[in-house]
Amino acid sequence: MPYIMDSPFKSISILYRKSHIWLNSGCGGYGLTAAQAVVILIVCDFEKLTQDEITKRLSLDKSVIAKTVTKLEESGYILRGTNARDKRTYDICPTEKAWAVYPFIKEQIEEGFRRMTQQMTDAEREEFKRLLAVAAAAAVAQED
Amino acid sequence: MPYIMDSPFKSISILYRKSHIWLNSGCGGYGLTAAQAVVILIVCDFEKLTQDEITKRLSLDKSVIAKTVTKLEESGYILRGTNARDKRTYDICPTEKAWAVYPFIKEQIEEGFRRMTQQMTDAEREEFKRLLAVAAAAAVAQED
DNA sequence: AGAATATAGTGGCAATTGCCACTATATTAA
DNA sequence: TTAATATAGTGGCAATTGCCACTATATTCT
Repeated sequence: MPYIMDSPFKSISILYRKSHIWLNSGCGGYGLTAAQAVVILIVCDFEKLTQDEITKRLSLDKSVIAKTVTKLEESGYILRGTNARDKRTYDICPTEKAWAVYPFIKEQIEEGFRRMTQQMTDAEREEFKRLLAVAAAAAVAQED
Repeated sequence: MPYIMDSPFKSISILYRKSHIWLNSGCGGYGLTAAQAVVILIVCDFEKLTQDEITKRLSLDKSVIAKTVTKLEESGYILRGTNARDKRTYDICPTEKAWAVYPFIKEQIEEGFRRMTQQMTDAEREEFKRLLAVAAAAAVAQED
């Protein structure tokens, strides 16, 4: 039976779910899920940010980030410090444990992109990356 | 704050979640969720198929399709007929109620794609669609 | 034919996500 | 300054999804 990718909507769904399955199994050895890995990634990228900044950068609901951050603090990957200037916020910082897995997570994500683009030329791969970024920016800019 | 789409993984996540949010709110008036709408779409596209065929075409776990199909039967969008040649399977067919929403669902999905590609030229939009299909096919072909 | 294996579908559980209502703190307006 | 409004974060609920174990039926092998 042919797997017809007749609609971009279906293609996007498949790419999302597959890349998460790969990241989940890749990070399983560290007791991390894909969602947790992504938060570790961004916290290490910026070294210090608030939950709200993570929310905006990943374009996820703030309650989702609150739950993930709580788990990551419990498992020792991040620290929540209180922000002196604004008592409503936390400063989220990576721990040594987070820095230790950071390169591995980056590599896992790269590997997933290589998998899905293995049929493409280098030029196509770059164009794909660019168009994904353009589309995602347009999606975020929508007022829903 | 800039919304940096620095990684294709993040872009794909955002596009998946946004397109589902749009489809959910678009189909809400019919009491349908995005996941249900997608199954109605494929059932109408093929007019008659088994759950397993839906599973393979959407590249979802078979238990997910079983749950969605059960709900759609309860709400009167599809019929499950027994297959004479294979007692393990059902023949899934759309009802009139499904045909009635079919054009609307297709339009909602088109609209979502227009939203995310509104900054693109027609040529870029076509190329984006093609590269998404290539990537999704490669993802499905992986043995995980 | 009978045994081993493969396939279609179900049900339970956990993780992710979105939405909503809520609290607490900041900021703005009067 | 005080009142109105905005923002950061939490907790509950429902829907989606993936994985696993399971049953029932088909198919293949000997």
